[in-house]
Amino acid sequence: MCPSRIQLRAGQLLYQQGRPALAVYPLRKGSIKNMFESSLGWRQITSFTLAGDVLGLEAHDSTAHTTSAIALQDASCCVVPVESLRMQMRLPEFRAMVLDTLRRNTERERTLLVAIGSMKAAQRLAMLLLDLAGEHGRRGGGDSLTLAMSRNDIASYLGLTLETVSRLLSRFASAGLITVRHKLLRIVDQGGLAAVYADASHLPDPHGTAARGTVHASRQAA
Amino acid sequence: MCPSRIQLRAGQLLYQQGRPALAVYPLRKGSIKNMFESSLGWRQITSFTLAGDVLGLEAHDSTAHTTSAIALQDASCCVVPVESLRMQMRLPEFRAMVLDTLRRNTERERTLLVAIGSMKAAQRLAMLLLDLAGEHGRRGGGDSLTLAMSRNDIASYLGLTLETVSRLLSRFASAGLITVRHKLLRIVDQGGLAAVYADASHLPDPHGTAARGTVHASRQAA
DNA sequence: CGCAAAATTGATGAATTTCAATACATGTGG
DNA sequence: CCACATGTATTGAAATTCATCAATTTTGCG
Repeated sequence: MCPSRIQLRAGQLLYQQGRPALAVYPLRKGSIKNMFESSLGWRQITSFTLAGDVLGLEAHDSTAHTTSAIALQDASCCVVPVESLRMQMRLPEFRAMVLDTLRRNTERERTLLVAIGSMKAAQRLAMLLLDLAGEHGRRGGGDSLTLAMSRNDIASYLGLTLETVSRLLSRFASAGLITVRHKLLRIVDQGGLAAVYADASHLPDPHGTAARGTVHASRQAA
Repeated sequence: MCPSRIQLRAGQLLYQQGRPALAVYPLRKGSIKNMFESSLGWRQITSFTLAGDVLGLEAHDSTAHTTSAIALQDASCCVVPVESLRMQMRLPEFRAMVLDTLRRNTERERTLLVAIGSMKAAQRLAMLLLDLAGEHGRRGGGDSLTLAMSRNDIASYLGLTLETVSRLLSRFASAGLITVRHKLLRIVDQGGLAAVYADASHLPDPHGTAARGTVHASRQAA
């Protein structure tokens, strides 16, 4: 079904930021993290890509890759060389699909920017979990999913530290929103998570000590 | 020199996120802030555009604007309808220029993401000031420039509060890095600012109390 | 089985937000 | 032109969130 195919082991690099983009890579199996490295050497995970999505599209018209792609687990993907892509791009509906994918990606990235820029840690994590669960569901997966990425990757993506992520997962669990067991995640109360996403004060305090719902609205209201 | 032209007063909207993108707008005079609003209603300034840059390009191929553009001061820009743009895009060198602009913008946005996600407030502000000064210089401006945007806009852009921005500007000034007088900014010690950007511990403490250079490296080293 | 990496949990501290009060600027109408 | 009103900026003090440091625990792997 694909001219050629690439198999990746966990941790392997599919492509590297700055290297010429010679192809795009529809991901067939596994999952990938995309890492951006700024000119000063600061790194951050900018997205997670799941099977079914296409990697490497963001390089506008045959230039260098703008991020590095690293397998989170054993993965495989097709290889569509740029010439082939360019051919396909003549078909209006294919074109439309690609452009739509690009749009969704930039929308996603901007949403991440806003989240990191003005939402609290709990909201950011809730956002990611809902997002992952949504994608998982859309792919027909059951209600329990695997977090292929490490806590560190999650932390990097959300602009947090791994400890904060770990603590929040525990808090979410003890609040009855999710179940986590290392890499195994289950969303128990989607609405509750959505409420946390919308407003961090919906999350009960660490033990049972203090009261709920401080008046402080978060930095920006709708 | 331009088929048609738009004049904007400070605060006026050039285009609005979600509305159909009918043209692109080379900015001739003044400056613009670009604001993104997420589906939950959270807003953030995602970029500042100065005279000479082109607005509205980011809408991939004639769809909706992905941000809103608001004049920071009285401004004027050309209007290049999409059909006209599409014609021009056939010229390879024009195409290349546009794509290069797009690339620089996404690079910039990613750098902002990383900054907000993992750098301290002082570093972020130093980044912005250096950036603004650089653009100002590139346009042949003197060494003193005008911050057209409010402290609030700066704060939104950097994922901070206006108070933090104000305080940091004061600290930068008392550290001899800059001079600020409300909207008037002068970079006094560019190297010093760059050092702060690279490593926030280069910034002296609030008064003269404590020592410099704590051992704590920031979250990510090069 | 044991080692190394990853994750959890706790205690502490620092950076930044929040709240609050004041100063400064800008524009409006008398 | 001044006085006033309003929005914007500065500065301070207190509170909060999150990072850092540190100690275990758990997991995955050779």
